[in-house]
Amino acid sequence: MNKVYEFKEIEKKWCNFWIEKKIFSAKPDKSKKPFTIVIPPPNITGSLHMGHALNNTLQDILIRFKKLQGFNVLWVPGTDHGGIATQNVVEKLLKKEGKTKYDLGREKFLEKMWQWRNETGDTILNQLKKLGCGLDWDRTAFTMDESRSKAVKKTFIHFFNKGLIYRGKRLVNWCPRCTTALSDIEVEYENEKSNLWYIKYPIKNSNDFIVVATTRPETLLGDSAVAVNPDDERYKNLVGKILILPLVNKEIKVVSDFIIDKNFGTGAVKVTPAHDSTDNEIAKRHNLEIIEIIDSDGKMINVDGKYVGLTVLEARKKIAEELETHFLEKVEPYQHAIGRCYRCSTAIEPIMSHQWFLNVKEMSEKAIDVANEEKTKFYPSSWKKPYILWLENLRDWCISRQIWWGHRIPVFYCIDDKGNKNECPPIASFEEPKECPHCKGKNFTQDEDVLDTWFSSALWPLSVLGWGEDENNESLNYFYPTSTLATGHEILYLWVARMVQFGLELRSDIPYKDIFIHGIVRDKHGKKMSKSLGNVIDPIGVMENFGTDALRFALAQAAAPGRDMQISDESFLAARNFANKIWNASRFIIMNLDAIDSLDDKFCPSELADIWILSEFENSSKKIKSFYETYNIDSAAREIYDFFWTKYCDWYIELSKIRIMSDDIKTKKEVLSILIYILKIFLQLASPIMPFITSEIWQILNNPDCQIIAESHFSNDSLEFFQETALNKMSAIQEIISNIRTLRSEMNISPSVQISALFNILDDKNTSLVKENQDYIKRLAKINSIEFGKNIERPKNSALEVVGGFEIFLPLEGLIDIEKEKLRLTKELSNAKQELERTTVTLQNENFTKRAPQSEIDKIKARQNDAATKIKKINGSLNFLL
RNA sequence: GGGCAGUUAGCUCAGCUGGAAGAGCAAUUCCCUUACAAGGAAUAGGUCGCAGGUUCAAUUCCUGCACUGCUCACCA
Repeated sequence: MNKVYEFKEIEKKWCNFWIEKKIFSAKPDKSKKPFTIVIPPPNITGSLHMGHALNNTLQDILIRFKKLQGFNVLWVPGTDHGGIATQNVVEKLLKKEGKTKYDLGREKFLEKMWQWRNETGDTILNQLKKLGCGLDWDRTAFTMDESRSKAVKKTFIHFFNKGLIYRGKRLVNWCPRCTTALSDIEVEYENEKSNLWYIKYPIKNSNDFIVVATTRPETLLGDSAVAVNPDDERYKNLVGKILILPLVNKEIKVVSDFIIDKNFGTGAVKVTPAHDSTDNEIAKRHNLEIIEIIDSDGKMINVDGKYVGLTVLEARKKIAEELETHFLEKVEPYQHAIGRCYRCSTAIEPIMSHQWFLNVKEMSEKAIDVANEEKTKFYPSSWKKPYILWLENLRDWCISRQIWWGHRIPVFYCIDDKGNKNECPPIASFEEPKECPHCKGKNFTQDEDVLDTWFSSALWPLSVLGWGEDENNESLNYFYPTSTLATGHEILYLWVARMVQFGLELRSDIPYKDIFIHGIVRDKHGKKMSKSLGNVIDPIGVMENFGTDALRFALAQAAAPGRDMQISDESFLAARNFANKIWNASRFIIMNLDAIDSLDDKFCPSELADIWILSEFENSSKKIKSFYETYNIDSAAREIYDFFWTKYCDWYIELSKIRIMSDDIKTKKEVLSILIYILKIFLQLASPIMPFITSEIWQILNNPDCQIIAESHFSNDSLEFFQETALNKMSAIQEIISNIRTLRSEMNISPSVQISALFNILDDKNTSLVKENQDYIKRLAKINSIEFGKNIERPKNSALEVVGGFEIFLPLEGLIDIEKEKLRLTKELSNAKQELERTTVTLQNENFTKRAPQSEIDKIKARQNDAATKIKKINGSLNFLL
């Protein structure tokens, strides 16, 4: 074995092995419990970023852990076609050639899309392989492949026939750049600086006027009323009066509506029903005219000729100028939220448009119920409330998009010979109908729109298990509902909530039992990683520089449930060092193993150190397992690190060397058996997070030919070595050792110099323990001989420490600096005096002694005692030195 | 405006069923000791955001406040 863990070759080897041997392919097996995860399908446009690396590392950890527990695990891979986002990417490529999608036409453009997807769509899946993900690659799915397409059509038809899907002209969020409608959650609001224009609306037959405040003067052209709050005294007399719309000279009414806030602006609001959702609702309540003035390309229409064709911003400028002379009271700078397209950041225009909608009311209620009943549980639970609140306020989902890349809406219209639509009801169907049931017509045209990409995503847990083709297939019946969904919170509404709705509607069952929500990866300054900020850390680069296990460990360790994490090269470096530590500790054991012929499976812990490390390990492994179970992956990683480094390596391996170096083969074998026993289980426990290095060492330890840690199971045998007293005994020894080490260090005794020690027994509580285990002290504190005794006089030129019932003298003839020792002892004396003071005050407090539990009182008493002893001894010693 | 997090050592974060403040990185000192210098030993550094309350005891529980971040929302 190399002195340094060389990860590159080893990682490549295991990646290939897991895939070629199909270690993670899963078949239904009734004799085992399933554990299922479906991957949040990455978009085919993407390559692996830190967010993917985190998300998939966490899933892989769960999968590998459950596999060790004996579950029949399935993790389904796949990618998402990514609707608008992907189309935009290909459109940009076309633009470089100086072309638009219209130059190609729908069919040719789609060919281009498919070609692009076939060339680059698998990039990210290959990167997941490199990350070590235990996915069942034979089940790789794509949201637009045949099976998934069937599922989408089937679902649409189901909703359509149930009357839940309908088409209508409604006010929708429109992206003029993508030229498509968006759903409410696809709009991102950002605060921006703008103005608030105060415009005078003259009252008919009067010299008076009402002033309205608006951020959008250009929409004045589409106003059909001015609204005020019914309780607003200022305007009470004006409700019902007629106003003259400036510039347009049209008559509009003053209406009263509860939604108006008296305290904002002037308390009077212009109502533009065709281009504002609040105004649209007011219009419904007051039966107002809806006047469309903005077109689907974001330009003015349908109004006075001089504005037609202007963009919204041009019109705003022009109208503001025209208002200035007679109608503008004032303009104030104002900051407010502007909706932008989540795919291209263009300002959203609310416009009236024919779209398909899905009524989600009933599904939402069911989705709320399963969360309330904890059939689906959130980890951390704090996400439950936002989830429920969102569902409670949900409006119908606009599911149609005016783009080409996606699932075309499976609705067919009966047409006449000239291609005009007949009056017949549209038909939802898998294929083009043969005959119209209404008019017996034979010609049809399919709806032009495609479905929101999130519509197919909402079906993901069902569709990847073959629901589209067969609702009763074995995989679906066995693996559904899935066990856990692991995802970041940014798609809780876009995706997670909708899968619950669809699962309950289509299969009457939740899609997953647990929802594990992790945070977002940020840079070391807490900033979100983004290309524009240039602070992106490429996970592939990290894998190459530090190793994949290091990347995974760093991510795991940072992944506190529900919290964002800051990560940098330092995190990866620490993780790489840990991997190297595991490597070297194992190397040490394996080297010693090579020197003996065979090892017994069973062993009998004979020494304090053995029982101690086995007890510590039992504690740690219980903790680690329970952390994995409860999605506290960060805690699991920390416990793995702490146990291995500070307990196993720093103490136990060091102590084991006493016996490993011994000539007695039996002694040697015994301690090696324990080292190996712990190492093996430790490797299992660490393998979900660090699968590569643990696989490699496991194989070396067991059998170079065939032993696979990923296919091993946790042993059920409880060896029950645990002894509480061993923990206490060992910590007494450790305390003595570290005190001597400190003493040596402060006296500048070189670590390579062996010295002798005198242990003056002050209290017999630890005498036999320390005598029995004095070799530990000798070894770890570099002491060549210890003399025990009562009433040992302090030798000249020695350093002193009072600890654990002993007065320890280190004779340092020729090594000691008397002044330094005085200084040190004075400091210790002062500490001890403070301690005595504190404990004495506490014990004098009757409230404490009366009410505190006895164990607490005993502890304080013991501390008081120790302090008193220490003071006495140090005082004596100081006098001695003077 | 509503909701949710967070505020602990220079940095990144643990700890919180209430009983003497922890890790990693960075810093300082010493050491290439026969697994590991990607290492070992030791040191220094914190009135645990602020103010109250409950308690014998509060970083930990309660209340209020401040600041930071996220998120939702019809303030034109």
